[in-house]
Formats: sequence, structure tokens, C-alpha cells
Amino acid sequence: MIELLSAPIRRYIRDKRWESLRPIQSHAIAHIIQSDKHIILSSKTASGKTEAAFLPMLSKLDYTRRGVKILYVSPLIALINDQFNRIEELCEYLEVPVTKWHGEAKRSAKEALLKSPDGVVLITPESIEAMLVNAPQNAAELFGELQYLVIDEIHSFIGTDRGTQLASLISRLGQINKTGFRVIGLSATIGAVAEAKKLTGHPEHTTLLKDKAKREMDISFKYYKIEGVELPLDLLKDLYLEVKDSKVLIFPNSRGRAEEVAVKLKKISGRVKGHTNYFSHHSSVDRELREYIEQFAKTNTRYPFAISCTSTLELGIDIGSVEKVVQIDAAHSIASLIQRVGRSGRRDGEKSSLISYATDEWNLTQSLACIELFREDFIEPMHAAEKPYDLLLHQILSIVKQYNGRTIDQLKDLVAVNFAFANISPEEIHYIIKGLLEHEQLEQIGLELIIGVEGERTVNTKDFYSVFRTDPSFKIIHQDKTIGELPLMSSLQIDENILLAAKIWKIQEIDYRASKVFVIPAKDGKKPIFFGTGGEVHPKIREKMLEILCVGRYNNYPELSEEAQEALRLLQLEFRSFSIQDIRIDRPLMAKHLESIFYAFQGTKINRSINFLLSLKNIEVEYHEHDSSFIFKTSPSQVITIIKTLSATPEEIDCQIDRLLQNNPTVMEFSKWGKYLPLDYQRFLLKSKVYDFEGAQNFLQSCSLIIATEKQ
DNA sequence: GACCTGCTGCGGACTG
Repeated sequence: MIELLSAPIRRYIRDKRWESLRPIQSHAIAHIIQSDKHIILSSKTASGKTEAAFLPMLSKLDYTRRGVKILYVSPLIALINDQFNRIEELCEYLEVPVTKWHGEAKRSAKEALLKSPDGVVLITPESIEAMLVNAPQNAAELFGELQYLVIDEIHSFIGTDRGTQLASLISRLGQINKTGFRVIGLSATIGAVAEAKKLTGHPEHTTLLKDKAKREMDISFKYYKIEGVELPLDLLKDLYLEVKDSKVLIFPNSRGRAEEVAVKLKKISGRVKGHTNYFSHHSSVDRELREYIEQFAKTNTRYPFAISCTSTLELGIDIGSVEKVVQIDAAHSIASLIQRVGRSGRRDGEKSSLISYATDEWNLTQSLACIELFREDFIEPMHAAEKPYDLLLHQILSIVKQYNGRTIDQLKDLVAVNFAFANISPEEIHYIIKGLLEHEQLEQIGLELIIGVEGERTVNTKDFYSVFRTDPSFKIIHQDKTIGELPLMSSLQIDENILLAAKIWKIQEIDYRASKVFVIPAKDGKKPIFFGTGGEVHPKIREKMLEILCVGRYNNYPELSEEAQEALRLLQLEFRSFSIQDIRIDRPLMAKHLESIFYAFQGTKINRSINFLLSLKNIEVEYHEHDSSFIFKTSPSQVITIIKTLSATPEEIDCQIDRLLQNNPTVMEFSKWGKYLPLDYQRFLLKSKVYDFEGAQNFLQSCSLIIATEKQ
């Protein structure tokens, strides 16, 4: 394959002393150089995907064409900064300039690029949006003859609002591009290949190159039952022994828990005179502090460290030296688990190492289910929204500003060719425009649509470029240094103690006007409470949990500690008294005293929808997403009747949704731009993004409730 | 009991 590459690139490979190319690199070289198709590259973490894309692209580039040659799009600034060094080193062999273009990049570098547009540009979706809105002439100048567009960590966009926005931006770039560009997507964890292909705009003209080899992994499962809200001391002591001499990332699933783990490990370490390199890293920790921690972990080769973090360290920056990954309770998705495990053992010949702690039997089962499914090559297939009305609304405002006004027909044409909105009809586009006119987001002058009075306020703010919402929060400050940010919560009061950035603080003063909280170090404190919703669990994970609990072949796990084996055995004992035959439709119904517990073993959206239908029918029930259970205060036979007859007409559902929208407007907060949509479109979004009524009704119709035959 | 992501343009003060 190497002979297909240009001379400077071959020199780069020689200087790097690579003995051979990785499989994904050989394949990518052949396909990128010898075909004209769009390409999705999928192979395990740390397998050299960036080089797999850049070596052949740089070899094949037409250097006589004007402007930027390659646009690399990343979901994270941190990832751009990390990749910049690697890509620049490579590009030096060809004297191709590389420019970072994101909100924290130097303005001088951007100005230099505008003066002589060339080479590779590393950018975020939001910065593309901003450029199209504010300086469309720059976009045309820079990207008018673009040859390649690379999407890194493409899975993080699939099935999300940000993915729809990116699809629209790619489409809009295509419209100002005169020569046509190829799209190359990179990822280690793609569940739905068809959806990844859609992001190129031409799924039928897109090739998937997949290296199925998996990173070798050492796993151990441990079990410490939680009592109350704080982590068991025994768990922390065991965790301390696991991490004290290693370089470790710990994923405890929430920001509050991440703080608890960091502070308590540090305390234990202090008591036994261990090292002090315990950190917490999540979105509420100040950015500078986070960057310091990242830098420390990246450059430090000698000392052990432990970073207790959320998904902030799940993708992107390469901390090459991480030896172990600790997961506390189940990750909400397989994709997420795989990315996390892939943070360790990234060097040649190393294995990944995962220690999975569970604090109850359900989390243990869910963690096992994720690992089993990964071994079976299953990753959640994410699906893009059929009709993303809210994203279209945002893009309409963006396009009107980009073109400085358009007629309705011109605007409709521009949207009609945008592949991100291929399923939305001209009538629907018209309806959304009408709504925007009513809200004065748009204004019509003659035939021309321009940004309206209210729209000016929407469009001329920096918050316009992103499609996700962020809550207001208070800056936490100690001696002029910002430690991080916390939302306004009950414990944010003078003299209360809080945990943040792996330290304990006492609140001294609160400035409500400036949203600032002044703190001093303290000895003991509560973990902060954050708002927010975790990820949604896919139905397949719950189905696999049922299988683990009910099917005999899942009773021998050498990776489980004795305590974990015992916890699993007890839960299995309880569930094996049901005679579950068909994992897809049989569901346990447990009679307990005066209660009947229906275990749906369903995904979050379907559970939520069942709960919605039950409340629509005024049936008293207690719903727990944690174990996917519904507790009724009636007899099992009555529950069977309830479940088997539970259904609602579309009209009933709509009516209930409308009541919900009226009584509790915060239910629309999942959509940043939904509030300007007509009410029936808001209802549609709520039904399709938060619930899955079709899935729920299909499940309820087909499921068969199994009552325990006899208590063992 | 529950994650994450990003951000323009301009005016004015300050530094070397």
C-alpha cells in the first residue's frame, strides 16, 4: 500500500520508523486513493484512524486548487487541540499549513488563514455555523474548492440534534462549494452504519471500512452493596488499593459521585501518606483546571494518578499512559463503556483493563449485559430524527441571516436540497415559516423574508450557534480563582460545605446579581446535587439483563468477585422461579404481599411511555427506571388485565401531551428551538424524542406476563 | 438517582 502514497508521506512513515501499517490504514489508503466514494472508517480505539485518513488524503490532494483543502470537524475543542500537533507534524512534510478554528483559537491565526486560504482547518460544528451566519463570504473564500471533509468521532453525532445540525452544515457547505468534496467519517463505536452513512449526504455512495479486531481487555467485577446515599467505605478502601500505584481514570456516572470519589480517595491517601494526584474532571470544574489535569496526565510518565470523571474524558484527548479504567455502576450505553475502556492500554502490545464496581445487583447485571453485548458485537444503533422540525427552524433562521434575506420560494428551495431535512415536506416548511413570522422571528417585506424584530435578538447572540441548551449557574470562586460552576441548589447557602474540584469548600458569600459564590477551604462537605438527565438505556441491554437472570448459560463468570457472584446468584434465584421461555416477549410478574411488580425489562423510552399510558388511564403505579419495574397495589391477575388492555388512541395521547405542555412548559426544555414551533409540532417532537408510544404499544400487545410458579 | 458538547463582534482598558 505504501507505494500508493506520495514521496513526502512515505518519508514521514520512514522517519516514524513504523514497521508496518495497521489494517485499517492499508484499507483506507487503497480506498481513498483508488476510489471517489465517501468513506466511514471504523476500528478499535487507538488504532491510527487519523493517520489512516490523512496519509492518503494528503497524497491525493490536488495542490493546484485554491483555498482550504481538508476540513476536519471535531465534537470537542480539546480533541482539536490534541489532534493539531499530530496533524501538523505530518503536514510539515508537505509544507501544508494547519489552522485551528474554534472559539478558543487565536484570532491572529484565523486572520492569517483568511489572508491566504490553504491547507488543513480543524473546526467545530458551532464555528462552521457561526462562519456561515456572520461571514458567509469567508466560508465561500475558504471552502469554495474544499476537497475533503473529515468527521472525527462520528458516532457522537449520530442520532443527536448536533448530528442533524452537522448534516445541515455539510449540506450548506456543499452548496457554496464549486468542486465537490468527499466526506470521511472516523469512529471506534458505530452501532448504526446506515445512519453514519447518511451524514455524508450520499449513503449509497459511501463505503464502510471496518476492522473488526477488538482491543484485548482484562475485566473484573466487584460488588459492594450500597446502604444509604454514600458509597460504602469498603468499596472505597478496595478502590484505593486498586488505584494507588497506577495511572487510572474512574467513571462514577455523575458529577456529584465523581467529587465524592475524588475527595474520599484523597482523604484515604492522605491518611496513609500516599500520593496526592487525585483529581475530579467534569463539566462543572473550571476549564483551566481541567486543562491542567489533562496536561498533567498527558505529560506525566513517572507518577501514579487517579482522575474521577464523567464523560468529559470519554472521548478525544489521548492520555496515552492510562493503565486502568474503573467504572462505578453501569455505564448507560455500550458505546460509552467501550470508549471508556479504550482510554487504557493504548500502546502497542498493551491490553485494556477494566475494573467494574457495582453497588447493587441491578447495576451488576446491567454492567454484565453491556459487556456480553459488546462481546456479541452489538452497539446501540442510534437513529436520526425523522422530522427534526426544531433543527429546521434553527437552520431557517441561520440561512435567512446567511443570505441576508430570501423570498419564501428561494428559502424553500434551499431547504429542499438540504439532505438533513429530506423527510420534511414543502408544506411543513411553509408551516414553520408561518410560525416564525407570527413570533416575529422572521418578517416579510414584499416577497422577501428577513430576520424579524424578535429574531434579531435570537440570531445576534453567541448562544445562537449551538443546538443544545445550558442552564445558568453560579461561579464558585476562592481568592480570585474560579474553581468551577454549580447550578443554584439547596446546599448553595452561606456556611454550607460543598465538594468541587476534588476539594471541600465552605460557602462564605453569595453574590446573586453577579452569580458568584465565594468559598474557603473546609474539612468536610456534601457532594453537590446537579440537575440533568442521564443517558437513555437501550431495550437490548434490558433484554440481555433478563437473559442473564433467567437463562442457565449465564451463570459462570470467572471475572466476578465472590461477593459479585453471590449477588448475581441471589437475583438469578429470584428470577429463575419464573419460567421465561422467550426473552423477547415473556416478562416476570412478581407477587409480593399486597403488591404486584411488573418487570418490563425495556429501554428507557418505552418504560417512560408505559408509565405515561398508565397515568393517562389513572392507574396508580410506582415506576422505577433503575430496575425497569412497575409496582402496582393490586393482584397479579388484575395487573395482567391492566397491562394486556393498556392502550390509548392517538387522540387520547395527543390530548394528554397537550395537557402536559400546558401545565408544565419545562417539558419542552429538551429542545432549544422547539419553543418557536407551532404547538402540534412541539407535540410531535415530544412524542418522538422523549417517548416511544409505538414501541410501547407493540411491546404491551405482544408481551406475556409470567407469574412465578412457586417460591423456591 | 440521572453526561456531555460550543460561542461573534465590538468597544474599551491595559501592557510592552
